Amino acid sequence: MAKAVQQRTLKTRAKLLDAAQAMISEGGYEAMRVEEVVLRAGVAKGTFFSHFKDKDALMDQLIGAKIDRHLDGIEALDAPTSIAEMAEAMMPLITFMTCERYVFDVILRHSGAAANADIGPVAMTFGRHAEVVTKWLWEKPFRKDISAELQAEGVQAFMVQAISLMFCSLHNSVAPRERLETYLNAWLMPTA
Amino acid sequence: MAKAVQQRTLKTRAKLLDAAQAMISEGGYEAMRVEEVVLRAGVAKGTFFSHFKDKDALMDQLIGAKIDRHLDGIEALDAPTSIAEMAEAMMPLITFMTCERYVFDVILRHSGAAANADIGPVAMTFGRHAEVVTKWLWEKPFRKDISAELQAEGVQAFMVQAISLMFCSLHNSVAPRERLETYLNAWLMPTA
DNA sequence: CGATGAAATTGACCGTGGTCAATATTTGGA
DNA sequence: TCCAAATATTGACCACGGTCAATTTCATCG
Repeated sequence: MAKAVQQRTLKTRAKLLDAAQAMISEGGYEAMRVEEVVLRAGVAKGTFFSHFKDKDALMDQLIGAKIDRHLDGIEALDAPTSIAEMAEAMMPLITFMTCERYVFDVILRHSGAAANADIGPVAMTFGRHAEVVTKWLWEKPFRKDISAELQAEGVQAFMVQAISLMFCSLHNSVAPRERLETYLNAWLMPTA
Repeated sequence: MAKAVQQRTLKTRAKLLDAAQAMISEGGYEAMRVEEVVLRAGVAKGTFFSHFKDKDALMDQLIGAKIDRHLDGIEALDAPTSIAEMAEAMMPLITFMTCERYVFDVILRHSGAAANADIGPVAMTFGRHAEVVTKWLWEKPFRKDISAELQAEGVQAFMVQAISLMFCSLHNSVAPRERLETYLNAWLMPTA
């Protein structure tokens, strides 16, 4: 039962996603306008909101999908054997996350899951990213005194911090990659 | 020269701030509406935007001031001698930051300084917070292998992470204080 | 096929943040 | 005291996300 989803629905959703993607390709994520999307998709405004809870939900989906593709690439890599390698491995993801201030804001807003209860695509990618790093650290542990999971959580915290500071005019003289390496050295290879 | 600021200006700004503060007291930060604020202040809408760049800028100011007051209290404390004490010392700040999801969003959005260049009140408080923690760690260092500044940056990163996860439905079973202690133990007292 | 209920779509409408040319007020100098 | 330049205020207007009752389309069954 519940043969709910009609063909029409899939087609409409695809049109909306295509239109949104096209707008983003042209002017970036921040420039995406719901009004323009429905215009291009040739549907009414209300239709948009019967497919996506709000504009943010669409962003969540599009950005989440993009992150997932980057994680595919990262997951295919061998476990890094040095801090520098680990930072290097994460750079494609960081580059995307920093492509627009707006994108990073959306990611932050959804990383801890959307306001109420349900986990969205971006939140899922944070879970997945943690898993990938955990696996690395399980194969090739840097520290033995704490679990791989905890180490991975820290890696994530420092990644976010490195990106945040890059957007901060007080601290943007240091590149995120350099800063990340500093953090990871201190976090994963403490000498005292 | 530049005897710019008129008496009138100060009065108007005070009226706007008072009205905003009153609304927040009644319904929380999220419920604040610019239209209602100008109504209560008895000025035109345009006046609001000649005093504050946008709604966010007012929030930045109000929330920044609140954080500053919490930092006053924290700064007056003696340097903590244990991780538990340090987490305890930071709790008033964390409690405020988590009072509303919206508040935390505003803080995150401004922690890395507003979009373009200039540092706002909230960003200043992040600088100040780092200084306070740095001073603690200078007086009573936990680690010797990295600078107090770097340790402080990590403390900040983990504070943000602990709060973010609290808002995440995947991870909100652990209280932020507990999580923060776990992080700080691993960060400030590594045993390998 | 025609009827019936469920699901998708529509578009006029609203809330609210933000703009700007016109107007009013203040200030400092002659 | 009066005038011109600087500064502050006004409110009609716009942009854009989001809502919802009415309407259209679809799937199923007798």
